[in-house]
Amino acid sequence: MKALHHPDRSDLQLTSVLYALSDPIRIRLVATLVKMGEGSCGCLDLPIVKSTLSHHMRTLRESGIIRTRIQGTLRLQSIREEDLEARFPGLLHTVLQAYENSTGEAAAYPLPQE
Amino acid sequence: MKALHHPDRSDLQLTSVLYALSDPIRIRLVATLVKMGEGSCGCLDLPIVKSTLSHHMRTLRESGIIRTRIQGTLRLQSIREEDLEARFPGLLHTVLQAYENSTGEAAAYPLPQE
DNA sequence: TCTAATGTTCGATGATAATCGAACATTAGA
DNA sequence: TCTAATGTTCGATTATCATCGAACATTAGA
Repeated sequence: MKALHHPDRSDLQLTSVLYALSDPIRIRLVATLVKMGEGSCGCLDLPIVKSTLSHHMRTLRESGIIRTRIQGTLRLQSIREEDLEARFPGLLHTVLQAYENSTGEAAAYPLPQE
Repeated sequence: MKALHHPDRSDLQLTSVLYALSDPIRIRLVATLVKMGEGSCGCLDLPIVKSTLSHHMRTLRESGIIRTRIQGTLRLQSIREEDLEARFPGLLHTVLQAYENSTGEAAAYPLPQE
């Protein structure tokens, strides 16, 4: 399969990164990959078909958030933490902390009446 | 003029905030307003017509990033820093720091050959 | 009461993006 | 060599959004 395009560290754009993270499915993917370290599309259980997942992975890849490594029939995705940290210090982990807080709160405090 | 809608602090959504900040015009507006403290649309010189600016202000307002205070014929915009900090600690300033870095770099290191 | 200033809202348009199913490409393994 | 597994790419559809000009609303001030 063809090599997939990854932007250089110096080409990362803040607005593109923020946009990529502004989708609920994509930010969830990013949070999962940070925890897993590296993972294939298949090990992320999501309620979407594979072509849609591939589309989201492409958005993340082209914004510079993830890299894709090909191994056999698998594509192993990982977060470009060093590149992101170098260009946008603290951004990734601040965003993920906020993400964990919101999902955590939602799980910890269900609505009393429903 | 009608009262404009502002979401409650507890209703702020991370993905909506990231989306609002992912537009070049909007993030510039936010950076400017943080520095100014408070300002009307008119004092932000932008290459867009007023209806488009109003649209962007609405996006920022409905995501919870800015509040709009009406004073005479002016609408004074300001950043909801306390609310953002409470819900997404460190997010706003991390993003703005990254924004300042990128714009600063672009200005400081023009392409040598062009 | 007029008029000017400041924004908002509306309607239209063009661009971008999310989603899906189908077809295709690559690799591992039987 | 066949087949299965894993994703990517393509085409179509639908939805959302950025942009503009025009019309409207509100307020201050002449």
